[in-house]
Amino acid sequence: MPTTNTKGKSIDSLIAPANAPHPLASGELADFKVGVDTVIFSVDTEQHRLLVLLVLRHQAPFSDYWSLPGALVRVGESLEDAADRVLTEKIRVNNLYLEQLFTFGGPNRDPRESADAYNVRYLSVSHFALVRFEDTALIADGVSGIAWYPLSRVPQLAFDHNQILTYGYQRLRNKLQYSPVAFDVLPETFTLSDVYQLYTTVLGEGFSDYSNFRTRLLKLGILQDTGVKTSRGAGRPASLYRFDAEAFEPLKDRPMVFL
Amino acid sequence: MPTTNTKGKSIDSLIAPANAPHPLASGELADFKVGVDTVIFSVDTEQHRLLVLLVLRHQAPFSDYWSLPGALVRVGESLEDAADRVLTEKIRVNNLYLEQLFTFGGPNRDPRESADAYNVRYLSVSHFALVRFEDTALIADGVSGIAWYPLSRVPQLAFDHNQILTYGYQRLRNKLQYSPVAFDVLPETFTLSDVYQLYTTVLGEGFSDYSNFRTRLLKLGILQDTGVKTSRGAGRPASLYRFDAEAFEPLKDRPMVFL
DNA sequence: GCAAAAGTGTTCCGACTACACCCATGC
DNA sequence: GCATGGGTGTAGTCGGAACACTTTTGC
Repeated sequence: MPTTNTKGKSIDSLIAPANAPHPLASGELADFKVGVDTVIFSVDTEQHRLLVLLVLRHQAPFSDYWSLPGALVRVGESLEDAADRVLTEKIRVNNLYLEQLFTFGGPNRDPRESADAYNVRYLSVSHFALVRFEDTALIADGVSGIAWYPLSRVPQLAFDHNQILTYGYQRLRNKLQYSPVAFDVLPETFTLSDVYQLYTTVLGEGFSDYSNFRTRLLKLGILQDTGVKTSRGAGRPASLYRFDAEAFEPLKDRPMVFL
Repeated sequence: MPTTNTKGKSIDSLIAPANAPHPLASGELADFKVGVDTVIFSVDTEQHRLLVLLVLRHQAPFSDYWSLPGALVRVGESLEDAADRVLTEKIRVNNLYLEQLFTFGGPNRDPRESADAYNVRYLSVSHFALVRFEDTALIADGVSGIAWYPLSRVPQLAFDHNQILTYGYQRLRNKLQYSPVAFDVLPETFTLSDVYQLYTTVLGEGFSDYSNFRTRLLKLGILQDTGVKTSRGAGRPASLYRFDAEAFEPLKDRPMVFL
């Protein structure tokens, strides 16, 4: 979906694309409203589930459908501001990772386009976010439904939001493997198996052996052992570690693999 | 630039962001025109140079500055159609790879926003493309300047186009290492050193030994030896290979490294 | 003691590096 | 012949996979 390979496409097909321009108004510029839809993930390591935040729509179109949290960009507001606003309107959260995903902008992706006379188009700059589950309070305004859905039980969503969600999930998996986003969403100090739990719930069991994961993670040298031990029920107490941002700095932009 | 890490950002700073909304009209939706700006790369393996396509602007703003080829999205036109249009308006090309890059949409990134009274914002959905150099004819309409610039000699560009270009270059390097885009831009049959030349001009000398590159590339099993030999001047004739799309199919989405 | 969880070590094997070397052509 | 570029082979080394084993706790 994000890529287009037009190898061998002839010039003719490029000049007269399959979905031809609107006959009446070809050449005229389209007017847009710009929406920011955000795929907000969190990981419930207790229950070993990956969750997505969904909101229930109350207006047409797609009334009574669940959808990704979103908002339309206001005057003077940057895309990033709008994405932040979506987050803070729905949840209270201190620790998060946020990134732009993809921009969906085909005509007729939003039924409102044909409904009103002004021929305004709706474009969605989708984002994806990872937030700390334990540290997140949903803002229940009583009226609008809002809920964490396990990824496996997400229903049919409004607009093209299922597509966006699928893409966001892919991106989450990639990010987790190639960059230390996990530590943006873990507590200040954490055990190595906390990290492992997070990875397995997102990437699935068997992406790596625990002890090998351990070894590789420590070899990166981006974790500091605080020396403090924590005991959670039975079993040997675990060391608490801290993410060392300075040690990570030189590794930035460099390809790294946790898997 | 594409990512935002807001770890530790307090709720307050999220509610009242640094660049506060427009005082007069907070809460009102912004109206957008949507542009598609494309970073078009090609590789001149003869001269061992990576080239970017630039066009000279003739209207304000940024008159007489070079800029990335772009266009504003028309009524009924999808983002992808618009990107195709940008390509076909500037060059004639049969073989290319095209992908969406990033959407830049902060207020005041385009001087026109303040110039007109309607408070229309300009948003840029940037794309990047890789095209076959030998197979590409620039469309010189006599009036507008259009030229291939070696990446190292790109001047100060209009708008935030230098930023977009930088990001596009990064993406090109990544794509080359993790996916077979190179074959979208190579002739139907090619020698292994054709591939190597392409890689070294983009990634730089010394990203890999030639013979190791060879071995790894062949081990992937996605190239068919046609058996045909080609002789280019002195030296032993080289085998011509063909990209095997079917053999690649199962490797799709799987992480692969050419480097 | 035993189960549970954390942490260490070891063996095997494939992959990548850095070369040296052979092959086929033009001149 | 010899220069030029194409193509093959190999020895050393690094790192990951799999799994056995040890340590420290709760009960």
